[in-house]
Amino acid sequence: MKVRVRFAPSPTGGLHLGGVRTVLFNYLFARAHGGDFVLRIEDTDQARFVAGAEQYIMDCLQWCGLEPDESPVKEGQYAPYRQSERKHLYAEYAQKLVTEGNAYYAFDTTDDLERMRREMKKDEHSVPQYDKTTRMQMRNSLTLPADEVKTLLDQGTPYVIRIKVPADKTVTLTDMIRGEVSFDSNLVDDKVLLKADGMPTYHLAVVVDDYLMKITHAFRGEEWLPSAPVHVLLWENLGWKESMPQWAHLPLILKPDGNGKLSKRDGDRLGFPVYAMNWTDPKTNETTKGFREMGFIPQAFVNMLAMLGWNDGTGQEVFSLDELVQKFDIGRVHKGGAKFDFEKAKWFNHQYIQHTDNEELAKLAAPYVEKELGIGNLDLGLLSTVVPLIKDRCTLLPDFWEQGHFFFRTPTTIDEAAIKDKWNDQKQQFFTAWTGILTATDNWNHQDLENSFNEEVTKHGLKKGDVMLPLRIMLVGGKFGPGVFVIAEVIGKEETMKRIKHITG
RNA sequence: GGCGUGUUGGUCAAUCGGUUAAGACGCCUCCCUUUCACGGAGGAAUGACGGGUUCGACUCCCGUACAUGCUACCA
Repeated sequence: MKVRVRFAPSPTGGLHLGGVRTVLFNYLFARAHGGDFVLRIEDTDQARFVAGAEQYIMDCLQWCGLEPDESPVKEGQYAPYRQSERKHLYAEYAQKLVTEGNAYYAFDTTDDLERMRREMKKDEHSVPQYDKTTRMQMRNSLTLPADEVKTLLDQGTPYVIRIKVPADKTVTLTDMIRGEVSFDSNLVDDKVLLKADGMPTYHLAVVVDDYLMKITHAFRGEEWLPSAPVHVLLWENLGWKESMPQWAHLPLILKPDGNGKLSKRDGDRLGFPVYAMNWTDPKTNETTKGFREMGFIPQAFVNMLAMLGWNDGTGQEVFSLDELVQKFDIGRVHKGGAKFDFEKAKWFNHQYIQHTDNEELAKLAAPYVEKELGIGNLDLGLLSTVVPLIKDRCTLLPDFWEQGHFFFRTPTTIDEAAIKDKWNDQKQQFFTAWTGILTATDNWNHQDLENSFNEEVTKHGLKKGDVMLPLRIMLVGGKFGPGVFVIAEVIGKEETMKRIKHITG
């Protein structure tokens, strides 16, 4: 049987780290087994639906290089791929469940439900749930006479369809990561399957679609584990037990400080991204920063995510996507959640910057440099020359500007205090003399520059260290950057002289 | 509260009954570097707790604690 996996997000907002990791594991599994990776949009919640989120999710997958084989815009033979467009299918199967006694109509209003829960809470030992202990006190097709149910239905009374969870049954499922997990059906509540608006809930939709789309392996977050018994029951009641996918409930990605699931808020609070790419909420117009815009290389981002909850046991940490396809093993995924460490994430990006070739890096860094320069057509030749000089000290793509702006523009802020502190006539005379020599020279390369600098230092009875730092500050503005003479060579004679004279007068 | 899941240094983690308990990030020291980094060499730091099982337990079992997830006509 052909392996088929799916990523099934709700289009409600930005794409979270954990979501991308789920995509990645799906993708790796599909590629390794010659299977299909499907993107299905779970847009059944009309209240939380956000326009543009679907396109955004696809853009994120594209940026990450994890594109699906089938999706709403690349339909395969199981179209449509949006649940809102499959609405009629769910109603059909919900009806079947009712007919066969595995589900029932419920007419309770929101107030009814609230009242029931309030009543139940008074008794400390009971749990406010719509289940076998309470359903016979509610208004549904199990308690109402058949003709009354028919009348209500004919009158168009709003209703939902709930699963009738059987009593005294142990529901067991085998998880590829956790092994056998079992639940007591007496503690599982009668989940709503079909909502009053005719849309299915996740529980019904995921089962119906996984079945119809012939999904063989289902990866999802650990938060779904508690509702897994409902899904297993549905697979059984619909008569599809033999086709049920193999489950894998992925560990959660936790916040770095304290505990709990990593959320967008944590990123805002701690100053790192949580979403793959910038996300602008269409309602509030508020933009949340993404890994892409923060300056991550997609391959580094993906690599980092792979190592969050998985490793190949050898200690290797840097893997290409192809290597991951080859080595990824769902059985080696951890059971426990992992706290997200932004420092480590940056380390991965630093690794990728060191291993990416200079031409490619220049292209990646160009947008950030152009933005700072306020131009749109930067000379990539110059950037390519600069890249190898500063890549060691760049962790994120914007660092190419931070570390190399003086190659493109005369420094705007110069740490003059660091020069003036120990300034004296001797140094003043040295620079005057040396710039005089520079004016006359035609050999503008770092080696000759350094030689003439050394000679002049000796002539003036100075130590090289006395004037190296001032020269550096004149050229770059501060105490950082690659070798000064190399910088002078790159920025050229005119610019070098200009920067020195700006300080020495 | 109930149910589920989990627990090796600050963080990510290897180990799958016998090791001086790897490695990485971060941190500290030193070297390299007349800047800042990179790099190199060192260092501090770990099996939640209590019972079993076993010749032997980080590893298996039970309990406790703690953490986390779920307990919506949200996913």
